[in-house]
Amino acid sequence: MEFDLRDLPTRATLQELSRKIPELDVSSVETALLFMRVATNVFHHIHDNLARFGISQGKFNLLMIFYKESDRSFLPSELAEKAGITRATVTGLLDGLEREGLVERKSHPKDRRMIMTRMTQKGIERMQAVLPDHFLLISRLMQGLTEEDRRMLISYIERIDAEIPKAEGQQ
Amino acid sequence: MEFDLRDLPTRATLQELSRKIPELDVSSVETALLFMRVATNVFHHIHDNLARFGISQGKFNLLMIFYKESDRSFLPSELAEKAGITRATVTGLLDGLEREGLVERKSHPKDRRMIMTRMTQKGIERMQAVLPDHFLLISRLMQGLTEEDRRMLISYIERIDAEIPKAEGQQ
DNA sequence: TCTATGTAGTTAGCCACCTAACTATTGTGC
DNA sequence: GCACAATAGTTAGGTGGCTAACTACATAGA
Repeated sequence: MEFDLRDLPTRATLQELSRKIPELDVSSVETALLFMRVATNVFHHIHDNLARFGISQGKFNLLMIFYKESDRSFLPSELAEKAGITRATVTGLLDGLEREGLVERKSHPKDRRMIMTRMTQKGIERMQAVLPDHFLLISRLMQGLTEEDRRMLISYIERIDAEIPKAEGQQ
Repeated sequence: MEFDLRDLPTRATLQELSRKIPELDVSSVETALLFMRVATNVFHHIHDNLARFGISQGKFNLLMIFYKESDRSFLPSELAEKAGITRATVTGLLDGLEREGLVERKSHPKDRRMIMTRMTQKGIERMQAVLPDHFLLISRLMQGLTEEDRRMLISYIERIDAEIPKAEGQQ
C-alpha cells in the first residue's frame, strides 16, 4: 500500500543508505517526511486564510501576543522572545503593523533605550474580525479525529518534540 | 495537567470564542496549535543541521529531486512543480546552486525557450556527504515511537491532511 | 567620576519565498 | 504567412526570517 511512484526513488535511496547505516530506520524517516509534508500544507492553508484579512503569519503571531493582554504594553525584545524570532525581525514587523495603525510605539518614561508597544483599538477590532474565522479553520483540521485520537496524537507529537535538542545557548 | 501559565490567555480567548461559535472546538484548536509548534521546532532543527553543510532547505529540496534521478535533466518548471514552489523561486535557487557548481544549466536543443538543468558530479558528492547525516537526524526524531505508534501517527496525520482543501486552480 | 561593559532597538545586507510583469520563443488560426 | 495567444524563464520589487554591526543609553567598578 501507499505505492507512490514519485516517491519510490526516495525509498530506494533510503533503503540503500540504511544498509550502510544500521541505526537509520526507513519507516521512521518516511513517517517524519509525511509529518513535514502535512505540516507544510497546514501552514500554507493558514497563510492563505490570514492573507484574506491582509495579515501575514508573522504579524498574526505578534498581534496574538498583544491581543491576549490587550491592556498592557510590551517591549520589542519581549515580543521577540515570546514569538521566537529575533529583535531585528520584530523591528520590521512592528514597522508594518504601526504603518497600518494596528499597534503604536511610545518611548519608555524611565529608560530611554526602551520602547513600549501597545495594540490600538483598530488592532483589537482587526483581531476580533480575524479570530473566529481563523480558529474555526484550525479547528476543522481536526474534524476527522475523535477526542481519543487527538489525545493519542498529542502524545506522539510531544514524544517527537522531546527528541529535538533544545538550544540552550540562544545568546 | 498541562498548566502552562503563558498559554492560559489563549485558552481563555478560545473558550470565549467557542461560546459564540458552537462549531469551534477548543481541544481541536489546541491540538492543532501543538502540531504546528512542534512542526516549527522540527523545521528549525533540520535547518540547523543542513546549515552545517552550507545548504538551505530550499536548495536541499531541489538537490534531492536531482539526486533521485541523477542521470537525467530537469526543466526549471518541472523542478518548481515537484518542489511546490514558483518558477521565480527556482530561478534564484538554481543561481545559487550553479554558482557553487552543484548543478549546471544547458540550453534545450529543440526548444530555445527551455533550459535543461542537471546535477554535477560535485553535486552528487555533496549529497552523498549530507544524506546519511540528514536522514539519521530525521530518523532519530521518531525514536520515542514504536512501529505501531508510527502507524497510528501516520493515520492521524493523513486524516488532518484530508481536511485541507487542495487548491485546484493553481494557475 | 569616568571608563568599560552591557543592553535595547535599529540598520544593513543576505536568503528564500511570493506576485506581477517582462523577454524570447513557439504554436495556432484565419 | 502572419498576427495573436501561449509558454519558459527571468527580472523587479515586496515580505519575513536571519546575523552582524551600529547607536544610544544605562550601569558597574576602579
